[in-house]
Amino acid sequence: MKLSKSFFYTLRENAKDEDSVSSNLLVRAGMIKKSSNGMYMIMPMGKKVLAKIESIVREEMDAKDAQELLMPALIPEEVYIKSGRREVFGSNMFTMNDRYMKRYVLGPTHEELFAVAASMDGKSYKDFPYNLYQIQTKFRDETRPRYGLIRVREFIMKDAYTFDIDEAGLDEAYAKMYDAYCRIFDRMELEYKIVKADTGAMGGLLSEEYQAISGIGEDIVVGCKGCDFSSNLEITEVVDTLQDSQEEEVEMQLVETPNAKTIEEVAAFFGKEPKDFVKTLLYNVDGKIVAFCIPGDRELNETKALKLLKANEMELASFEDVEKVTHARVGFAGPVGLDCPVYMDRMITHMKNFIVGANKSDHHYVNVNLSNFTPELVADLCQVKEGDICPVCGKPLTFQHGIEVGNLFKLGTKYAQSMNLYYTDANNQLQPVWMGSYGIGLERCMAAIVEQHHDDKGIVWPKEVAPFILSIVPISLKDEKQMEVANDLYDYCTKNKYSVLLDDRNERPGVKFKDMELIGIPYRITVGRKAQDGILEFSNRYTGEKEEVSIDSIKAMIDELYKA
RNA sequence: CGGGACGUAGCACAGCUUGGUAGUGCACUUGAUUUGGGAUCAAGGGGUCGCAGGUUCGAAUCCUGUCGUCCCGACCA
Repeated sequence: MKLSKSFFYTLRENAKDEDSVSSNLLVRAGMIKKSSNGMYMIMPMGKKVLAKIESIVREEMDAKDAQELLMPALIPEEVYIKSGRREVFGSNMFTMNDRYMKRYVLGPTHEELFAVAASMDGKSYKDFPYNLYQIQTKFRDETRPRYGLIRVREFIMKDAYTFDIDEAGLDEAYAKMYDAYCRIFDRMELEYKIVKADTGAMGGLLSEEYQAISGIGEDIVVGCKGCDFSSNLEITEVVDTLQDSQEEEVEMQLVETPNAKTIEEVAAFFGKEPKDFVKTLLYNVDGKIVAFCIPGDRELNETKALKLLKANEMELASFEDVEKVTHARVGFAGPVGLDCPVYMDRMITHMKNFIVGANKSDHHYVNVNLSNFTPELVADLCQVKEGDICPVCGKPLTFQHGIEVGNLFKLGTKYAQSMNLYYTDANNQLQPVWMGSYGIGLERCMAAIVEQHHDDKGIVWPKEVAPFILSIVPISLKDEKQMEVANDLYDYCTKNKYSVLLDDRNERPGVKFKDMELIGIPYRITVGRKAQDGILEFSNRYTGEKEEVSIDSIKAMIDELYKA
């Protein structure tokens, strides 16, 4: 591509409304442009990168015998009602009416439609297995789009779905996708971890996520110092290491605690530590008010709570609801005499004589014991903390932030049953199909790569995703020799179908160098004043090294660049 | 959805307190001098100051409403 004939621009300053390294660099490099909150235009230079990412994905999917197809993004709402996911997605789904007031949604993910596509009469067990995928736009009405391409409301996803006759088949299909994903993210040169995760809105038997390690990642990847355990924070089990308290149980007492509402304030009042308390958190779970009791030095894990209650949504209860069940001002909730179900963390079973809110303004109970109240259920409800012990080997856990760039789901027969996807087995009996689903967010990969591959000069694209592998920069357009050499090299590359950028703009050298560095082209050949003596300069964006190379040997060198 | 801030040229901003008809830097156009690390000089072009209403002789400026954007929180596949 010749820059003088291209739509190309770069910006010298960061954008005011971008909040991450990757979005600022991508905007400044002229690769993306914000069109609205959580929506981006992918500009030509960015489209080049996206196309490279897409082709990596296609190659690895095709290598596993997956077949590409294309689904509509506009889907009748009834499809999601049928699977039961209309409610699950709730307001995260964009919806609209057509002119006849029929309801539609913009697809947030396509399990249902793929199941519909795959279901037809006359499917025999002999027709399985198969794997279908698409690269297509998804829509999710996120509450808070953030970090440029990392959390957006419209994005391109590669979503694949496997269809098998039994669990063993699904396991095999899943393993193939696992392998394909490793190859895909390796080729993008992402540093990532594979973690066990919540199956969330997908449902199903198992979920694993590919988390690109990055400080701005919105997920916490839990790892272990001693073994290869890895898990998303949201599902990581808290290993219960508390010893049974040896204290004598003392009778419960009501104590006035004026102006002490937070755990810290109450702890200071009693001269105790947060761990001597039991916190009672009131939540609105699918419209019902319930209480969760956890040790005072812990946080509630909402994913675990939702799973325990088999619920879709939960939020902290409103002030009015709190007052209704506690008959007190906010800040004095406790499990004793509370007008709603109480779910208790199992670590509390080891505690004795703890302190709780008294459900009376400005009062707490001290010396509370399990005999003083009756929880509905006792379970693991807490968030793990860094340094907690590993459920597998007992060594301390470590935390890293991760960007979820891909995920795998073993769905089982859930969608087959709701969407009527059956096959005929060898005994002429109808059986549900076992499905798996597998997603990769392509723009999110692009952003994650930039988060991991940049320096103070700009983006440093890994070779396989760079918009161009090589740039050719003639210093002076007026110098005939320089232009002749530059054009000759450019023609050589295009003839060989090498991805190459010729910066033939009439700009000063510094401008061209800065731009090539900002947009992250891995290699550069500078054609300068020594060209007439047969000498060019070759620079490497990865190492920052520059070397002088003779014109005679440059083509062999270029061939070498494109070989791997 | 709650709290906060901000909308002025393609980008980043000043001007607003104390109303008088819009400015700076980058980018852009033309010319000249430059040409190995974001050049210099000169001359230019581009804005119904987010939108609507109100106050006023007069509104970018004050008031009300509205839309949008960002931050923190909530939420999140």
